[in-house]
Amino acid sequence: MSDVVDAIIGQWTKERPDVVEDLWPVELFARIQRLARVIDKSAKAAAAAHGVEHGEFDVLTTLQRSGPPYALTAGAFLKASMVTSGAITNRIDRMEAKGLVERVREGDDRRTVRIRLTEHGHEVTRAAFADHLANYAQLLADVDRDLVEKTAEGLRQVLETLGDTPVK
Amino acid sequence: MSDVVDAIIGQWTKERPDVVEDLWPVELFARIQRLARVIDKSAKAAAAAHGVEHGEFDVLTTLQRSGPPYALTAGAFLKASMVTSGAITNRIDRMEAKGLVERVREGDDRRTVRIRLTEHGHEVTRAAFADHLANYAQLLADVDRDLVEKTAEGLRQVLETLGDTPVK
DNA sequence: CTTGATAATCTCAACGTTGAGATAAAAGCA
DNA sequence: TGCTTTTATCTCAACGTTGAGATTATCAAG
Repeated sequence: MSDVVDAIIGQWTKERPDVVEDLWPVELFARIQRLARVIDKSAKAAAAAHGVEHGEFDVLTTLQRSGPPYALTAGAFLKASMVTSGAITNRIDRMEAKGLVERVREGDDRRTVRIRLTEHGHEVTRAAFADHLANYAQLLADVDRDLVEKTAEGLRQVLETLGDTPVK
Repeated sequence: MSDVVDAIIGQWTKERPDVVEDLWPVELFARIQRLARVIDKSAKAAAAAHGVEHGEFDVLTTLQRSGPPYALTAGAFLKASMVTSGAITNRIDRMEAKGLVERVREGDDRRTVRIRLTEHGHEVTRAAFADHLANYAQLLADVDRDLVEKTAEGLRQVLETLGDTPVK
């Protein structure tokens, strides 16, 4: 059996035999990117069914899994989300308009803004997250469970080596 | 050792113990998405050094590895690139303005447009691709080579099972 | 031939992100 | 207290993609 990436590497091997030795990272990275696209599209559709954008869903779940009081600063999202500050501001703006979250300025530091999940936001998150997990499960329905675990473990080691560690 | 995804799953386990059983796909997918972001950013920077966007670089390499006569139809890019038709048109527009490719209307079907790599496009592609591979190699410099191969193999099986096969 | 359906590409407004800069508050230091 | 630096968030124009629809060409019947 072979996949799209095998085909791509086969083409390079024919057209550019001089770079074949340097193609091994492509075996990993191209597949990661390809799978990311597939997952993204699917997750986007699952979130859209609940009226939220992909990035907004990310904010919702980050808030919910953070536990009580379900409020984080804008800066916390910046570190967690891998997007720029402008994107966070826009997301919060939209989500506030939808009544999913609310900005709360309280505490000693008046520069910080806490983003708090509303009751409505909680409900939407619960429903959307359930669909999200169901969607994930369906994507992997025909994949051997042991293979998933072993591959995930391999990716974790790559992430660690690349320095993608939590809460720096 | 633990990575960002371990931390995320740990949070879910505490806050939503009722969904722990359904979290296993996250172990794989979250890492794929996280790595995809890292790779994307790095690849984007490498391409930008040669004055081309990420998507444009994709068109360039697709053309070069297709071999002589280094020309493909717009439709071929659609199937290969996982983006929409509008994106392809825009990419070609920009690349034509830069002198990287040229639109050629020839052959029996006058609806089709062949996108052909120019001499300048060839040069840029060679240089950018060399940097791209060097960048990839550096990202994986501290990762065990055997781990890369095994993980890539796991991802291939997932892709195959998901039906991402070449040239349908 | 003509009609209808299919196929290939392009158009364009809406959308979310980027990234540099602005604003404002807090902290460090003299 | 004043002054500078740092930190947190927001602003906004530019950018690339999306996705539905328009355009033009080919194919299949009748």
